[in-house]
Amino acid sequence: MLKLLLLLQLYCNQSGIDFMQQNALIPHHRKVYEILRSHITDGVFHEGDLLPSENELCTVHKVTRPTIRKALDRLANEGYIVRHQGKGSIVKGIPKGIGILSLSGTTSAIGQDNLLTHIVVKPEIRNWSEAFTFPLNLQEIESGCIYLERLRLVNNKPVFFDITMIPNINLPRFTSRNFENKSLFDILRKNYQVEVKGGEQKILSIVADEKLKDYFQVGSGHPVLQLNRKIETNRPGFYIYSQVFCNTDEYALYGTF
Amino acid sequence: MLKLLLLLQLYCNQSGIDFMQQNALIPHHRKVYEILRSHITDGVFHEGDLLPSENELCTVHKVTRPTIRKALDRLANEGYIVRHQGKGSIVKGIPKGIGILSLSGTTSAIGQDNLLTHIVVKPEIRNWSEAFTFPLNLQEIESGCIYLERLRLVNNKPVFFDITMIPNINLPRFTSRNFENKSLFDILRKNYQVEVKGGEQKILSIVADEKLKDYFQVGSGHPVLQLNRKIETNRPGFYIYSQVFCNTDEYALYGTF
DNA sequence: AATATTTACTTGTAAATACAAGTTGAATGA
DNA sequence: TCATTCAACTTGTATTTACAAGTAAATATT
Repeated sequence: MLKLLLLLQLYCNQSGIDFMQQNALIPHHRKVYEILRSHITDGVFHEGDLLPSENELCTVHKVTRPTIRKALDRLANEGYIVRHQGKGSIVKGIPKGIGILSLSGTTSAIGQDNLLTHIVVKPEIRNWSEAFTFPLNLQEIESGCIYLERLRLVNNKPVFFDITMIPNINLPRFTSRNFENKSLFDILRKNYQVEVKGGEQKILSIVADEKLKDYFQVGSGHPVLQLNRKIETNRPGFYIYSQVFCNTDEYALYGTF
Repeated sequence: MLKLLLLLQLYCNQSGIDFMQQNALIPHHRKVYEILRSHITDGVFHEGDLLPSENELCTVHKVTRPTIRKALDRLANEGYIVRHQGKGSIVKGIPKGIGILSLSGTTSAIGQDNLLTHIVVKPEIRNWSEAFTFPLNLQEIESGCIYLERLRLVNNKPVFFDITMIPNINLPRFTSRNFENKSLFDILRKNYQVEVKGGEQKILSIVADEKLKDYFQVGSGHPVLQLNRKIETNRPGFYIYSQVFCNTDEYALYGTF
């Protein structure tokens, strides 16, 4: 009897459906973090601004200081803000100097303003057996993958072309979403609670093939940067695979270590 | 009167001297973090081990749970441990982040066994005004730089060619040292107490010029990876500049993030 | 014996409270 | 007027308390 309940709950959790309510399960500190973070990335707060004090944030969000502090801890840790004892928290903007090399996605590396995304191949479900030389396990192969191709323009020049493959596990209605000019990782984080934890990558230099010559509008023998990456998430065993090609004529990849 | 006291305190703080006592100022959660961290790096705890429970750590370190949790938060954030609700905290070992992309030097990335180093240009003192697009400050320009070029062979195949430029500041007898098959950063660390703290880099894809074609023994139009890096050290204001070219035909650059 | 249930752990979230310590500007004194 | 002091902020640290939620093994039930 109880077993059935547990199974039901398990099913709901895996489907991304919350058992009772959508909001009730998301902890307050995470909620506050999301709000403040989006306020920084969306330009409500600008670089150099003084964030509302912790006590002010308490009254606004109707939580206590430890909760607010946990949200601010994370923001500071990720480089969105810098805190000064006695003064307050100063907005630092979208963390830069992280770059595509040490982070996931191109959006956070470039800054959303001058980045345009064109979906070459809309998300569709495919079979796969390997992902850019990264081996797959049985569960990944059996569940198939969500496949999409994107061309990304920086200042109206095509700079990135990437192929993304995501295991088709517990991502309801994913293929029917609109991805144009949206961050893939933002969608995964906000709608499916999938967060990137880290990953591994292989980088090499190649010459553009016909496809890339076409996309990047370059001539024969043009050198292109290739990144094969396997990205870890907070879901155990759930990896995102992506292959990024980059025309480094005008924009070199930048990173810190 | 009070002003003098404040100035004294400021001086002490800046000099790394604590005002009254050494230990009193270090917060407990940081102390606990340091202890647990060293226990992991020194092998007291091994990968897969279950850490003592939070309550056990409380009694051992004579602090309360929020304090312990703050230490564990940081350990988890940095990848030393993984926490599981209901189970406990599992040791994950020393966080990776190896590879030439996230670390300095090729030696530590490849493993010293199959790496041979040939010095193309022996260390010599030169003038400089910029370093691979990185701007220099006045002190750096005035003191000149130690310049060297190396060709590095992995399994007897030339894979890396790098140019290194180091400010000629307080590095006695550096140019007369023997660098063949030795790690540059090891020499700096052991003989000059210079330790690498981090850095920034730009990565791009180029075609081999005549020089690189010769070094890598490749044909015309061969793609080559180029890394321009500015490396921070523990000496404030002391940076090492290096430009690495890499033939990724057989060995892709590997990194974690 | 196989299956539920309970129990005793674990970590996760959250509040209320208190004081320490850094910063800033207004009030106060010479 | 000028320097000092003070008061009112800010963030930093730490405790205490409480309950929620996940895990696993012991226990009770069928």
